[in-house]
Amino acid sequence: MGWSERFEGLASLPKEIRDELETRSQVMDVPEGTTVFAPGMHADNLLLLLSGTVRVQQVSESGREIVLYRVEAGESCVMTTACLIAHEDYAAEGITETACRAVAIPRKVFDDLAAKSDAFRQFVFSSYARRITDLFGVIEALAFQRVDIRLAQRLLKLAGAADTLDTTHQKLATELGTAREVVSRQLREFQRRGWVEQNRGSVTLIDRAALEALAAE
Amino acid sequence: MGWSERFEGLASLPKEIRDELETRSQVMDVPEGTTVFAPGMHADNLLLLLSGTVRVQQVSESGREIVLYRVEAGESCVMTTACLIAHEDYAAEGITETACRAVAIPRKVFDDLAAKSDAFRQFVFSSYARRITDLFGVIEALAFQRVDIRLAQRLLKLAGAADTLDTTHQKLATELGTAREVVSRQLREFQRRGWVEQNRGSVTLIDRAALEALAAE
DNA sequence: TGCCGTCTGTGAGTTTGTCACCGAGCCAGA
DNA sequence: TCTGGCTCGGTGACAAACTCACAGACGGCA
Repeated sequence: MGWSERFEGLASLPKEIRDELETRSQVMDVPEGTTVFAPGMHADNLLLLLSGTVRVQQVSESGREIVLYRVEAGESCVMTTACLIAHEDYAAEGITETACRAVAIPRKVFDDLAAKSDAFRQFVFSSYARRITDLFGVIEALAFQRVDIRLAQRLLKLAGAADTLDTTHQKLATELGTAREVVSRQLREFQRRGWVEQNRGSVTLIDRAALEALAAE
Repeated sequence: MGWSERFEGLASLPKEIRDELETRSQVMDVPEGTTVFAPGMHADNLLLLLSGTVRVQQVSESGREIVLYRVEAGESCVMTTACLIAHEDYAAEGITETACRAVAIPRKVFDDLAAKSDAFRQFVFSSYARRITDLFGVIEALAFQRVDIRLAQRLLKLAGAADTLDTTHQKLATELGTAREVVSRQLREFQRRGWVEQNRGSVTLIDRAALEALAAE
């Protein structure tokens, strides 16, 4: 059984297409902290993530950053293909957040399959759609949402099932595209209310219910 | 000579593909102010704009709005296709800003051509790429740029070659995703410096050089 | 132990967003 | 022509967010 069954949207491909996909592409391991794509970089593979996560973020001239979205296992890093074609400059970069295992589909194979298979095209387009809705979400949050609400949401999301989050104020600020001081002050307020506790380099969620209530506003 | 030559990226298609495109799609006229797509709307055509412009904007629950980008003549409204596929909700809508003439390509024809023609796929992907870079730009501006700079940029862009812009403070606020009061204050400041003059429903650019200097910061 | 780089805290000032309200211009109908 | 209602713009007070400058705390390492 090959990896192609692990991708929703690829599992339904005809067997011969899946075989072609598997034989003509290469599984690779990427260590944590690797820049998978960046402005000016020449990527000629479409990456499908088998495990790990890739953080995609934008960097401004002034050095401030904002996280746009994460590519999770079972998803494709389709934005790279878009960015290749893009004429103008952009400033998004993808960095592996954990060690990753990924399938690299060469451009030629990508083109062939896009021509051959309706289902594959469907897969590609729905990958685009997901990323675009992610970007819409970022815009919505930046333009219309208060920082405290966004911080609560992000803390819950990043923590997942765990109670403690190993991260710095600066990293959280990057998540939201805001300044470190803002995060520090918000966290202090959260702590004052007994919602979280802080240590150097970590935040512990104490009162999830309260955070969820704020996040839902 | 058909309309397909007017689209960069389509003009290079083989003649038989262009013919198929032209015979199997329909040219339509759309009056100003029409909602071309919106959340929950079922679009089954890909629109190519022959003339006019479509404004794409996002609306928040609270009623505030932000302009994401404009589709100009010679471009395709490819985001509709993405949004169809998108599982989650999104809140972008497209509104004709002028009377428009557009080619509607039915989904079936779109699929056929995407299968048949490398060049057509290239066209579609580069349309996506353009929109995505537009969204990156919006995010960059929202997260990292001062409002006065963005306003100066937008005034110059919207005015084009003309000196006078027929628009309201509220509409300018929507352009930037900010509040009407903020635009009012910035314009008052611009006026105080002799850069613009204002009348009810219009702004006249007096000192373009100064605005350009600010816009370039 | 002492040094250094990273992480966090904080105050002051600026910019931006929110809220509430008012007045001026414009238009249509009496 | 008057008048009421609507849109547009102006304003003050306040809250939220960002910037800047700097200081102290912590941890790893020589």
